[in-house]
Amino acid sequence: MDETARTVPKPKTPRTARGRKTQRALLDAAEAEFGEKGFHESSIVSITKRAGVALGSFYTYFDSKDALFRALVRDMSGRVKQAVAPAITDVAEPVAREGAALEAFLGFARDHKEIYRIIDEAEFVAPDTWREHYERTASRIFERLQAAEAEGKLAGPIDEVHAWAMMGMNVFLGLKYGVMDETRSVADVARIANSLIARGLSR
Amino acid sequence: MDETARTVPKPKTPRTARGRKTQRALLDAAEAEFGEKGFHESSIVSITKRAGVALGSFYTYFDSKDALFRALVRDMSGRVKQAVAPAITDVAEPVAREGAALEAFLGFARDHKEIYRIIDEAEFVAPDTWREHYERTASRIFERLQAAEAEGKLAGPIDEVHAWAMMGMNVFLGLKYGVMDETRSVADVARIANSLIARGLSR
DNA sequence: CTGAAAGTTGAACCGGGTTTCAAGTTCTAT
DNA sequence: ATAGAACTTGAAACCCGGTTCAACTTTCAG
Repeated sequence: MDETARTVPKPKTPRTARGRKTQRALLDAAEAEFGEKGFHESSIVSITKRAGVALGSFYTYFDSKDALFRALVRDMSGRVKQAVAPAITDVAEPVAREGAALEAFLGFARDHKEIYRIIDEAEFVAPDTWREHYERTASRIFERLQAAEAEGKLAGPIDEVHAWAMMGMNVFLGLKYGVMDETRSVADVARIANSLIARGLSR
Repeated sequence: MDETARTVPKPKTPRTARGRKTQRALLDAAEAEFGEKGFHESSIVSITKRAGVALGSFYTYFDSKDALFRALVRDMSGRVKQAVAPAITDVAEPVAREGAALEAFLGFARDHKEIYRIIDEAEFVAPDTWREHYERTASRIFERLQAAEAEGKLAGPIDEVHAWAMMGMNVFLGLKYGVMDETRSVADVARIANSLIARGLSR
């Protein structure tokens, strides 16, 4: 199979230790820059300066500003997942497990406001990567809920709608209580949201 | 009180019928343009062409591209509210009322995908207007829930967290089942989300 | 009717940022 | 040791779109 036939256009892999180091420096600088200024206010000149690298070197490792941004979104999408996964492995009860996931996510959002912001801006800068991230996240939630339902631990029938609803809840709570307003403890917020998911609001 | 002392810098109100017509044409053209291309891909040249107006006329009615965008977000924020309000006035039961709100919102999102998109992009283009929109929306939900709680119709205590959770849910369901995926009926989606809010997922 | 205010026009100004490139340097395999 | 690949460099080409402005036209109050 021809290498050039790949759908995802490859991030120009470095062949050398020096190269890897430079590419890493560019990614890190880009993360800081995009996190602070957003995509459009960020410039490649400024990113290469932060990275301590010449302007031209940028194009040795990325095809364009866009390509860099996409690479970053993928990178971060993975990191969010990595941050949440360990927090839920040892929680057996399915509703409590989703609560633990939310709490981990809120904590992550507080520690990485930039990362959070970059992924959301992807909705407008690189919609395909945005979709990929959120569709995968929804799938993971959906699968957890379905598994629990199969074991008779939840009031079914579980639907994809549940997964998107819970994800939206988590995202907005992350935005509000992770990024915009730090006066409330993440545990508190997670607890309240969790009771909503567990028993609802009806008397 | 001095007119120039206003905090919100005024949208250069037209003094003439002709002027109002031109400004309206610009707003409508901008709505279409921003909805299709997003803020940064849109250009004032293109907007004025759509509106059938000379480039220079734009600055008779708006101070900048940014100011236009802000005006638009405000306009649309109001329209969403107007679309949802009548759908819930005659629903007495509080949980069902939120379900009706969601259903109205989903329908609105399907009919006005552009509007939906513009408000969300404001998070990055005009964060203050974005905040204003979502804080007001959350407040309305919060107030409805609190009123219901006061009448003993809900399992309290109701918290601001509930409002943000439900709003996030609605936004993501609107994005998924209003804009991205039209295969499911809005009534169906609203019904499922509503059962989550009513009784939760626990057995 | 009439003159001042409101509105219109589009060429030109302007700044900024992405991308290219040809010349130079460093690394690595043989 | 040496050739060629990998990598670096930053000036300059290139492109684009927001904003200004001075001349002109239309509207409307008195």
